[in-house]
Amino acid sequence: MARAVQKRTLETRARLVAAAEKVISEVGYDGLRVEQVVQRAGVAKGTFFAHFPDKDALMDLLMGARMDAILDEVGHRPPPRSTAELVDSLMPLLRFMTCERYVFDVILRHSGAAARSEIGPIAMNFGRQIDLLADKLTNGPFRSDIDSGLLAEGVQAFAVQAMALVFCALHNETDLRARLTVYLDAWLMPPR
Amino acid sequence: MARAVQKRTLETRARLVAAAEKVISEVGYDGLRVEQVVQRAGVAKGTFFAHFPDKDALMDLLMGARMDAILDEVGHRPPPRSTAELVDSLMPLLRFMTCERYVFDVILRHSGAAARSEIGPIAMNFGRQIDLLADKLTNGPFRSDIDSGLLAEGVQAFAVQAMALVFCALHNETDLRARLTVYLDAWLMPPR
DNA sequence: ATTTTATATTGACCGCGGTCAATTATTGAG
DNA sequence: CTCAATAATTGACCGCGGTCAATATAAAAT
Repeated sequence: MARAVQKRTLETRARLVAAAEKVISEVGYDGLRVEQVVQRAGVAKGTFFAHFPDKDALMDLLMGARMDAILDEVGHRPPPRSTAELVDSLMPLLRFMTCERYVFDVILRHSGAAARSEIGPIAMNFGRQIDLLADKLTNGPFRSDIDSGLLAEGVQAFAVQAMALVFCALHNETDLRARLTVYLDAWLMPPR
Repeated sequence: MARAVQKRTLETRARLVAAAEKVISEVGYDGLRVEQVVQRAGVAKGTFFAHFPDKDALMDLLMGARMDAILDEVGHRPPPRSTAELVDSLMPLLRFMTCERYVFDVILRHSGAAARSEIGPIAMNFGRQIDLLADKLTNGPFRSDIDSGLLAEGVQAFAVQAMALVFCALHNETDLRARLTVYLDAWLMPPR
């Protein structure tokens, strides 16, 4: 029979996560080195990989947590009454997802809307986004010929498309907002 | 004044590309190792990086070439008269883009590349896709309230969304086709 | 032909993610 | 408490992408 998790294990893991967050606050996600994390946490390199299958898994955890926090806050707002309001409510999330090129890459890779069989924190968050969006989009001023789940998936697809353009040198956040608005107007409010 | 490119340079580059294609045909894109490519090409490792900024650049080149070839063939067909036909004509491209998870990752990473000056083959191909799609979608049986360029961008966004789901363990190609059809019906033919 | 300059190639070396056999700590059973 | 079983930790080591000062080769200048 399986033994209980040792207290030590939880402490080590917590120290690793704390150290990682500290490192990220100093050098960004892209600048994080596992070597430096374990040094700060006061453990050996192997210990890191006993707690996380790979570096990506740590990133998944940390980014997923950030995204969940943002979603929690956004979730409380009243349903949007226009695509502009919808885009506004999405912006905090999109801003984080595009804060670094590396962040966007990792998120895409783990979105499950992008490419993983096992469901991690980021994939879970993408699922939450769909649920939340679907909820907010029902009974709004938007098209009602298709179900709100499909509507939500479309919003996500267009959001990804719009974010990808942020990393084309010439675009900035204003473009992101404007472009997404154009997409969502066409997607959510076709002429009836 | 700039000197002409040496014949030797072109030969070396050609040998590297040929070797890479051979390796890929044996072990797939994901299995390619630079070490093995240079060994086959009969050059030193450093030579590879004198010809390509990094491994990704080689992948960009090879995958972009494949995608261009596929697009060339698909481009000749008559314009689709339904979303089903449109999806059919997209399938060869989507099939290649999802042939390996690694391939899809690389393509996503390069699809909206960095600076205009350093736009690569894959990014170019994504541009071609938009142009070709926009062309085929004009004067078709699809919605005409928005311009065909926007229409095409939406198709691309939904195609990416649909492809991403291929890598969630439970989905297969049938799902890709079916899912994309649902998306594009909603996008291209909203009830008027 | 010889020197000078630009370009191509080389391979030892580095950084960093990830592995694993050996070691140490924890726990439950007698 | 002792001891065997299990779990956690360690750090030397590996694979592989990428760098760079040294070297070799080609092309232009004399």
